[in-house]
Amino acid sequence: MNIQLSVKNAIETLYGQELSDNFVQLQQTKKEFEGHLTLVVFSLLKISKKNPEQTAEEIGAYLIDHVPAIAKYNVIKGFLNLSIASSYWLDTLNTIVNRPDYGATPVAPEAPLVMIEYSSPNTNKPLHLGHIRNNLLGYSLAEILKANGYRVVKTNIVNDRGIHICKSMLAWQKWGNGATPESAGKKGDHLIGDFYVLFDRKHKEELKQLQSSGLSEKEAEAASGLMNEAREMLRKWEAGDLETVALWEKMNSWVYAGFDVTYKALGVDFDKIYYESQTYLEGKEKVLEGLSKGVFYRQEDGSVWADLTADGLDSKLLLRADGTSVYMTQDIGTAKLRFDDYPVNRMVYVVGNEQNYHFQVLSLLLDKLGFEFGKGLVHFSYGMVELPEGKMKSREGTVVDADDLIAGMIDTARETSEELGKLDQCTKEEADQIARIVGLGALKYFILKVDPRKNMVFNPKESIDFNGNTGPFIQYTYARIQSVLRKATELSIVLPEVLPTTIPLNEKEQNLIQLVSDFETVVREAGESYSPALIANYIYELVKEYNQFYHDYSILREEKTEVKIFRLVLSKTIGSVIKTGFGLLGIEVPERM
RNA sequence: GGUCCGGUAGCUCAGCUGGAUAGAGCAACAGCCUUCUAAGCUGUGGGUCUUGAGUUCGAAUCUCAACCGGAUCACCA
Repeated sequence: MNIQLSVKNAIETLYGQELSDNFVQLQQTKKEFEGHLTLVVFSLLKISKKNPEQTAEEIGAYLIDHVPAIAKYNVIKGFLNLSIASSYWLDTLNTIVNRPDYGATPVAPEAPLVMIEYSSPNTNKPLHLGHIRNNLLGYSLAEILKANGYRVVKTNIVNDRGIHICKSMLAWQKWGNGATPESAGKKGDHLIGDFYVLFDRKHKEELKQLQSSGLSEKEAEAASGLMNEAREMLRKWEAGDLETVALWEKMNSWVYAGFDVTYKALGVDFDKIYYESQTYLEGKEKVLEGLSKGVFYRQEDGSVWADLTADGLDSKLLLRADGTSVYMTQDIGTAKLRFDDYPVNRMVYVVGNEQNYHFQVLSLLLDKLGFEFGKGLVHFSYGMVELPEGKMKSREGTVVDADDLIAGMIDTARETSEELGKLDQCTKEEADQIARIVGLGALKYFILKVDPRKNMVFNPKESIDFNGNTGPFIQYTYARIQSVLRKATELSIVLPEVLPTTIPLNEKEQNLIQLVSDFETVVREAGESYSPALIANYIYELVKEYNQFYHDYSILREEKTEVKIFRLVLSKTIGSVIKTGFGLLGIEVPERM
C-alpha cells in the first residue's frame, strides 16, 4: 500500500479534481512535531478555497475516515502532520524482512548495458590518493547501477605508451643494474615509478649543467642527451623494434602485477581492460573517416581539426601534421573498440573534473562520428583530493601513495582495536581480517561520504578516528547487531517469518521502520544522480538512530516476548540494510569486532 | 578574459525536485561502563547559510548580478 497515492486519491475525491502525480508531496515530519509524514497544504488552497488551517483540518479528518493506515493527525499552521498506524509499519517491516535483495532491482538479461571506465592509471607512476577516490567511486557506481537493474561492464584504460614510459625504461637501462621487483624488494609499479623519478632528477642535473655552460633554457632542452635518447627510444618502440618492445613488455608486466596488488587491496576489479598501445591507432582511422565525410577539416600543414565553434567551443586538434595522434584521437579509438566489443547503451567515464572540457568535446566528436552513446556520454566528474596542508604536488613529495595509505589504515585499525582489547578473543587470522576490514572501511567511507563533485580534504588523522560519521562506527553497529542475534540463537529464540501486526510500537521503533523503508528510494536516487554519498549519509543516519534506540531500549531483556522478537527482527533488518548499503559502497562489514 | 564547478558552525561535511526554530561529526565543556560490544549514549556552548537584488504566502534551496576559491581554455596524457 502506498500512502502517498492514498492521500492523493483522497484529496482528489474530496475536492473532485484530478491532480498531477507530484502535486501531492509528503515529506518527513520534523522531529519536534508529532507524526511521521507531513502534507504541506499551501499549494492546495486553490482547490479547497479555504484558509490553510481549515484545509488541513478538513483533509486530516477525511483521511482518518477513509485511509486505514493513517491513525492520527494534527495541524500546525499550514502543515498537516499524519501519524501512521503501527499495523502499517509492521506490514512494511514484514515485506522488507522477506526480501533478501531489499533495495535492489533484479537485473534482467535485456536490461540496458552501461559501461563504466574508471581508474585509468599511467604505467610510470604508482597509484596515489587521487586514484583511490577514482577507484572507489567507479566501483561503487557500478554496484549502485547494478542494484538499479542495469547490466554493467567495468573497464579500465591503461596509458601504457608514450615518451613518459620511455623515460623509465631509459633510466632502468642506464642505472638499474638489472633490478627486478624481486631483487629490489619493491612492488613493480613502485620500482618503475622510482626510475621515472630518477630520470627526471638526472635530466634536471643535465639541464643545469648545460645552462651553466651558457645555453639558454630552450637550447639546453634541445641539447639534452637524455631527452634525445628517450625520444629515440619512442621512435624505436613505434617502429616495433624487437629489443625495445621486449623491454617495454617486461617492465609493464611488473607494473601490472603491482597495480593488481593495489586493486585487490581496495577490492576493485574490471571486466575488461584496454591498453592505449592497442587503441591509439584505431582513433586515427576513425578521424580519417570523419575527414572524408567532411566532419573534420585539414589545415595547410596537414594537421586534422574539428571545428566546434557552432557548439560554442573552439577548434580541436585531432591529428598532428606528422600524422601522429593526440589524447583525443586515442579516446575516439578506445570508444570505437569498446563499441565493437559490447553493445553499450550508455558510457560512463569516471575521470577527474580537470578534464571536463575534454569530455565535453569528446561527446560532441563521438556524436558527429555517429556513435549512438556519444551524446548521452556521462562524464562522472569528481573533485580533487587535497591534504590539510594543501594540494598534493609530486615535485614537493606531498603525494600520498595508495599502498602506503592502505597499509597505514590497516595498522591503525589494528592498534586501536588492540588498545580497546577488542581482539583479545581472536585468533591471529581473525585479528588480521578485522583490521583489514575496519581500516579499509574507514578509508572508503571517508572518501565516499563526500559529494563527488566537490573538492575534498583528506585528513589522514581524522579518517582513522573511529568516532562519529565514519565507516568503523557503522561497522561496529553491524557487529553489535550480529552479537545480539547470536545471543538470541543461544537462547533458542526463533525469529518468525511474519510478525503479527498487533504489536504496539513506540515512536522510535516506528521511526526506524520508516527510515529502513526509505532505503529503496535512496538507492534509486543514488543511481539517478550518480552519488554514492547519498547512500553513505543515509546509512549513517539509520545507524545513529539505531544506536540511540539500542541504548534506550533493551532488546534481549524486554519482558514481553512478542516485543522482544519484534525488536530482534527490526535489528536484523537494519543489519541487512547496513550490509547491503555498505556493499553498494564496496565496504565489507565484520561479524564481530 | 571565455567556459564549467564550488562557497553552510573554529575544522570536515550533510541538507538544495522551495516549507515549520538550518543539521551531524570533530574540537571544547559537563554527565553515563555491576549493562544485549562504552569504537557507544546524553546534555551545554557555537551560524548574517559569501554579499546584494528578484520571484513567492514562504528562499540555504529557484533567477540575475557581484565577490572569493578551484578547474580548464597545449600539436601533454
